[in-house]
Amino acid sequence: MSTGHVLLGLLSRGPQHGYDLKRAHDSRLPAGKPLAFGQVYATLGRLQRDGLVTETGAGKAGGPERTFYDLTDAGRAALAEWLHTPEPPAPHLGGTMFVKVVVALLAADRQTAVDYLARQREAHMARMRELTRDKESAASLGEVAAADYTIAHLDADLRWMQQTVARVDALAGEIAEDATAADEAGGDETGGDETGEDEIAEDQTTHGEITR
Amino acid sequence: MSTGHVLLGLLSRGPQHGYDLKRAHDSRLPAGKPLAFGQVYATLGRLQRDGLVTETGAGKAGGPERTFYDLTDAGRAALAEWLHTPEPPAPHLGGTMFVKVVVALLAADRQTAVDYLARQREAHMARMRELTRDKESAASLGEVAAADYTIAHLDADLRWMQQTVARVDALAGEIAEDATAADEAGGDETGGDETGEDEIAEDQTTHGEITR
DNA sequence: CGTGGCCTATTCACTCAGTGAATACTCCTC
DNA sequence: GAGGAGTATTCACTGAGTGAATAGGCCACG
Repeated sequence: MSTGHVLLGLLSRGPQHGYDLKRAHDSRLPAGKPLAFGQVYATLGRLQRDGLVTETGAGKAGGPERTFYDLTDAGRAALAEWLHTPEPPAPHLGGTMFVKVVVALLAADRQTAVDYLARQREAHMARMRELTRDKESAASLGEVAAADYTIAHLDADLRWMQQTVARVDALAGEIAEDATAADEAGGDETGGDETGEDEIAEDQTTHGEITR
Repeated sequence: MSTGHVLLGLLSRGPQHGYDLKRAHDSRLPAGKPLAFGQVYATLGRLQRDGLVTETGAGKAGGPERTFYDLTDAGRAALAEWLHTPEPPAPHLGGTMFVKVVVALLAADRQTAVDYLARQREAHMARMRELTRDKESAASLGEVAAADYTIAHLDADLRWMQQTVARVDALAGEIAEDATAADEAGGDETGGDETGEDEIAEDQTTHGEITR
């Protein structure tokens, strides 16, 4: 629960209430993924339930009632633990691009895959130009560092795409093999014999390519 | 709903039931994020509700009852659309690393941030070696391409970490400024005056560093 | 021949994450 | 004194994901 840990971090500077936490989050991590108010309160609720945070009084100061939360010792320990522990580096495939290429080859044809990669490349380049501009006009080093992070990954994507365009034919071949292998195995499916296949076959029509 | 699109893609080769879809998924996208059986049926349910998929008969073939699903025209259109459209490239900050560095500087000190980056670097390097080995013993080009994708991103992370270690001092300064600015603004909080601050202050103790 | 274990196939109950709208109070302005 | 802007929280709902439960048929082994 990464959001929870961020809230713990923000609370480490002293008691806060939900609304302020949300604003602190936005001001300190403007590049982070947007955090809705609702999410803040839900997360605080869970943190409290888990004993990482306690209510530490309420009150109104020129506005509606508000509830302050503060770290417990367990909360401080959890935060320290989180800061101490490296994130598991990409245990499983992160992005959608690889999946999309495979599905394109599976459901359509290599042209679809190549076209997709071209369009994705354009989108990446555009975003990259945008980020580079942002970086130039950045007010803080934080913004620059955030932009650099994203740029590094866009660049990684671009390299991979270039590599992959060159491999599309080979990949397509591989996937076709798998498919025919599976098709030949056909009725073998279950291990049981073909008998008992009753109400199927209503709609064995459209098998073919999707190209749009 | 990326999982949904993958299922549409797998169904484009002909009617399938949930169990087989799960297996097809595992065999074609072994590097992808794990997909539980439950998730398959839940997603199929949503696809059916949205008219992208229909039940196309059921039957038992040496085993329990099973339900086949097939694409509808709307489903084929949705799949083609998905394959046609590039993914929005990283609209907001992806990874946790940046967040963790900022929180480390906020809640603890620069040493904590630097230590974290060192440990994270080790974890990344280890994973990278692992992936390189995997690549050498890879049976298919698909596996190689998947590994290359991940490696490219680990490499991007490593570059960014190196850059960031060098910037930690400056970042720490920036964050400290923000903090003192916020602290000075202090009671200003709401715009209302200080009156009405009632039941607070039960626990203004531990403010300081967390270092563990 | 019967029973215990494994594979097939689906469902269920539950938690977390995320979204958007609703509510309610106060202050400031016109 | 009415309306709008800002503050603060709650609610209802959808989706993603997990783990266990259920249930039938197959095969191996005693």
